[in-house]
Amino acid sequence: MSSSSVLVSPKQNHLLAALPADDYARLLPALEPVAMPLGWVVYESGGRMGHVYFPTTSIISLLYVMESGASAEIAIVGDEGLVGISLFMGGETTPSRAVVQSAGVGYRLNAAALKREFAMGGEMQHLALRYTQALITQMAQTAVCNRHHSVDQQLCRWLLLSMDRLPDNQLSMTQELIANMLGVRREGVTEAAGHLQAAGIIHYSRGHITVLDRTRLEQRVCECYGVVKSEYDRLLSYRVADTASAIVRR
Amino acid sequence: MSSSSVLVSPKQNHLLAALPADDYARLLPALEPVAMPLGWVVYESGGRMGHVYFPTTSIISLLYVMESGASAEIAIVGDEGLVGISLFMGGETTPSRAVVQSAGVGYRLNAAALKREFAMGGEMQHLALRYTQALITQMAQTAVCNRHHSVDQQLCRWLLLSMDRLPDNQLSMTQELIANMLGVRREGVTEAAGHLQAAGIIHYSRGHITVLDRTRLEQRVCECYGVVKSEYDRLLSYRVADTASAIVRR
DNA sequence: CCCGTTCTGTGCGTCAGCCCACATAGGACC
DNA sequence: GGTCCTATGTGGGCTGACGCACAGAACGGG
Repeated sequence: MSSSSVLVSPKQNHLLAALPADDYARLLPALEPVAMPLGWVVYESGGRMGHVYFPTTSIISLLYVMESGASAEIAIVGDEGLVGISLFMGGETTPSRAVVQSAGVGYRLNAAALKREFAMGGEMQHLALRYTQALITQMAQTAVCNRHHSVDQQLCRWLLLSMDRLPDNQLSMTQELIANMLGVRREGVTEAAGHLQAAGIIHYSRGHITVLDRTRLEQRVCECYGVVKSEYDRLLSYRVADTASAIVRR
Repeated sequence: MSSSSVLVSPKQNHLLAALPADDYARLLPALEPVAMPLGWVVYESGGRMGHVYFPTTSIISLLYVMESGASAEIAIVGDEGLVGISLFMGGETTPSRAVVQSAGVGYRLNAAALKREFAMGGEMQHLALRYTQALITQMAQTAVCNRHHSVDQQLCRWLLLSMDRLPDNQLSMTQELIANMLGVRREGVTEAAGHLQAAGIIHYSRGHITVLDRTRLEQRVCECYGVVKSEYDRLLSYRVADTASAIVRR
């Protein structure tokens, strides 16, 4: 079930794939493949990070854990992005935690190499900053969704965001864990997932969820998903990767 | 009551004040003072911005307005920061709206001048990125707070975040507007504010709120405020401004 | 000084989501 | 094939926040 033994190219990460040839060649020696097992804590709240991570087949959740132990997901990162923005943003750490939500592999780059590349002001810097802006949109929309939408709607959003970052339509995750991510009760997820299963939109059993009808899932989701999706598409729709600067469309 | 006629130096904005002397001198000719009247929409969702704004005596709310018309505040910006990060992050626009929450003045810098300065990779870039990381923390914590905390607690957080960005302990804002910011009912704010007033912590009447006992306000607030506050302090505690690079303390 | 407008207070009924307690059921491991 | 463990299902009582409807109360302009 775990795909951590499958060999994938760093180019399976969209940010790395979008780098011009020479930038990519310069970084390649420093890129190390890493297995990312389910539940692995990539970085802890307040902890120093030695690397940034570029997921390829894994998904990472950024979440905040409260003093009470309750938690809430802030954002999801997959092969479209990178984990560890605070390294190039300058803060070195953040008050959140990054956890592997779906096992897989990724590549990592040590902090020094990343900062060197970033400081050159080239395409890596552009890509990283545009990605960060997309991430900001996701966080902002998470705040909105948390305020105004039902557990049912939030589950739809969460499933779609996760599916967008997975190769197939299947996900290994218990309702308990989903509840932790959404910051709701496990029973709430049981109920919401029950609705979707009754409607034939998903199937799940003991920690395995399969999306059967994505179209109808999209019909049930709140606007938050669409806002985030289109912002990712807009900000990260790379044109041919070997042009010097990205141009905004729209 | 409006302070828009009061002359203030650009250095009243902490980011501008933290610039090294020559960087500041280079930007100064391009900095235009702007009056920021209550309710003015600095930028609209999806709209192009011609400038970044550095508030000095004003406060700006970043908020998202839903299709239904309901809204939720994403973050607050005051003299510690800047409005318009998407200009240097590369996205040019964002799906949120920026509205003046407390009238005052600020300075603006046209997009071209900002991008030029940012591309030089100097202190302006460092400051802008560290500020952006602080803003990210605020957004993330807003998401958490929206999920887990009561209207009472959120009002305390909002008051403290606003007070941190104001010269005195007074704020002109109706409960209706606060409700829009927090994304709750107006009656909910009436009730929460009533609790604080009954406890002698604040006084308000017809759109004017005065904080009487900040200490006790801090006792009632949830952890979210502290997390954001200390992250701002950590990321934006400038050492003497004319050193080439900022060093992280802590 | 009066009248309209804006802001604030209050009292319902309703409901989603919480907390708690337990019932079932599918796998895994002997 | 039995036993344990983890995952999921269900019910009941409670509470915070919502929606609506309206009452007072401060201000502001004619």
